Amino acid sequence: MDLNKLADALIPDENVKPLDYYETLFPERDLPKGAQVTRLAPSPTGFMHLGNLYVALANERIAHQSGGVFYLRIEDTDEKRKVEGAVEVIHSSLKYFDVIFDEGADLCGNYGPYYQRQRAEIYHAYAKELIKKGLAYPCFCTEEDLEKTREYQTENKLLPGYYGEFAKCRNLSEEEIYANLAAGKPYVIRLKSQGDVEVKHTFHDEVKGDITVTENNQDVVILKSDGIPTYHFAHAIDDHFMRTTLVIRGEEWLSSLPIHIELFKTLGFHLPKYGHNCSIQKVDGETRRKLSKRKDPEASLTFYREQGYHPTAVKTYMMTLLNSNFEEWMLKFPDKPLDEFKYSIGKMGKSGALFDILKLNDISKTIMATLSETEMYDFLKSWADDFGNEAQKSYFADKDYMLRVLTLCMGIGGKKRRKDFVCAKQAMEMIDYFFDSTFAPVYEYRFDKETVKTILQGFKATYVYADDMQTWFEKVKAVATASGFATDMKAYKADPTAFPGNVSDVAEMLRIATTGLYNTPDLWTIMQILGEERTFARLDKAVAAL
RNA sequence: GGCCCCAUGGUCAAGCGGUUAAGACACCACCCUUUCACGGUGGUAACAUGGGUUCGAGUCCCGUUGGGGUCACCA
Repeated sequence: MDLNKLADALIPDENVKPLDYYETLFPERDLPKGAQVTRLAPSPTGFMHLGNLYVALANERIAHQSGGVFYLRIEDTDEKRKVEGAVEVIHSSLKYFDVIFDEGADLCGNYGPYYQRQRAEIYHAYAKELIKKGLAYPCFCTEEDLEKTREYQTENKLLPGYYGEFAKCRNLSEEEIYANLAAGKPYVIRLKSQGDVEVKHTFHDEVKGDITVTENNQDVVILKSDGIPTYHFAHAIDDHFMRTTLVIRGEEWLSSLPIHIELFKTLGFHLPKYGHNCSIQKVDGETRRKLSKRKDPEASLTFYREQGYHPTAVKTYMMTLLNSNFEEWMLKFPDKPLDEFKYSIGKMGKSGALFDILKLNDISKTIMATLSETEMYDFLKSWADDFGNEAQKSYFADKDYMLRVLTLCMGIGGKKRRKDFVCAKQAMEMIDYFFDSTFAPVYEYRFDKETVKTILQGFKATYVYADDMQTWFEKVKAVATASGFATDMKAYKADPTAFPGNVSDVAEMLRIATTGLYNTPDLWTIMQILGEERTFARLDKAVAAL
């Protein structure tokens, strides 16, 4: 059989150049010794998974820490899953988390194009080469054909797939091939696998350590019937020509590693290093599973933006899962930027971590507590601009007022910063009582109405806006005493039954009356911020509601 | 089901042949405190299981069990 002729018949791409051309076009990168070239290679589905950020962070850190390159490649070989504007989503999502690419799709770079669909010519050149060498062949099997053999294999407990005796098109005669071609039958190009599943090798995975890989014996599809490569083929070609040195990817790829190893070998390419990291999991009923795009809102990166999680918080949490010694480092050097941490691929966990939003929240609170009031103002405002309702947007009309609110709620100026704010959404809800437009209290006192009324009215009669905190509190105590409440905590603790309550209960009533809440920062300051008029109005409103 | 990966408290995890088995989150108690928080102190809680190897095993080996991943013209 004339394989050169066959190759031309099968892949009539006029743009194909001799193989040397590509090797010179994409030369070895000139980088310092030890520098790693890594990448993120998402599909443009319009959905960015937490796992995308997770793996991006690992690749980014390793590349930049080693003086290498981190680039973005778009794996758009699946027409069905492609979504308009998806690349924009990829960029904006990662930009929010400050993950920076050195080159790649929609950026500069000498190793492009970075969209796989635009690289057809290269794939075709190499597919042709394999056909010419007799290492790839056309397959005319229909979906039904494949389904049938799969059924047979399953019934007979055989390894499923297209291989060996089941690879019907492997040994098609020249006449049969050209007859099929003439009949216009659609075809794919398959690799003629030289592997043997009985043969196993030890492979060094950068995160898992030494693992066992079985040789591939599947005649995998390398070019689909539309001439577009499958992931496997594109991966081998692209990571070779983009000169990737290290591939950190999810462990769901581990099982196709044998295919990739064979492909690199068959193409004559040097295999990059691989590290397969575990996916983030979640408890679902009795068992755990991968965070699911469909079932778990927190699987989506947009979730964190909508909730207004600070990007550093999410990144920090990802880092604690990514590198086991990161948290300790962070606790030791709370003021150092993330980038100063020495990321180590060897410290990546071998087993999948459960996503723990409580832990994220804790980290979030700590990060939020490092912001200044103006930084917080800007952060909340930008969240509100994108996701807030009209009322929340209006909070920013009076900047000075908002800054006073934030200063109080963040505990700035106090001995220790407060850690009430978890994310922008929650923070905005937490401060809504400062704004009459959203102030809709549900008064729930732990004392009977008469008692509350007496106390509120008693306080109102003595409250003077200009009082300092000490004077103010003396008045609270006086009101408490008038109703028989204890002001001496020691006396109260000694015999709680001797009093209807203590001064903290009185403070609670006043707090509920002015804010509608049990938990708020210092009440005196709240009243100072609200202003005299509004404070009285709130007390009146509370009394009227009794 | 075949193949591969994994296995220390509820969660993330340190440990890499000899430790009273760290630390963080969560939880509980107490302290601080006019309130709410923050903070501080202490506490509950773990080496899946059975065999080996060894003077000695969470650590090495094998089996079992459990969990996860994967078996496409999807990535």
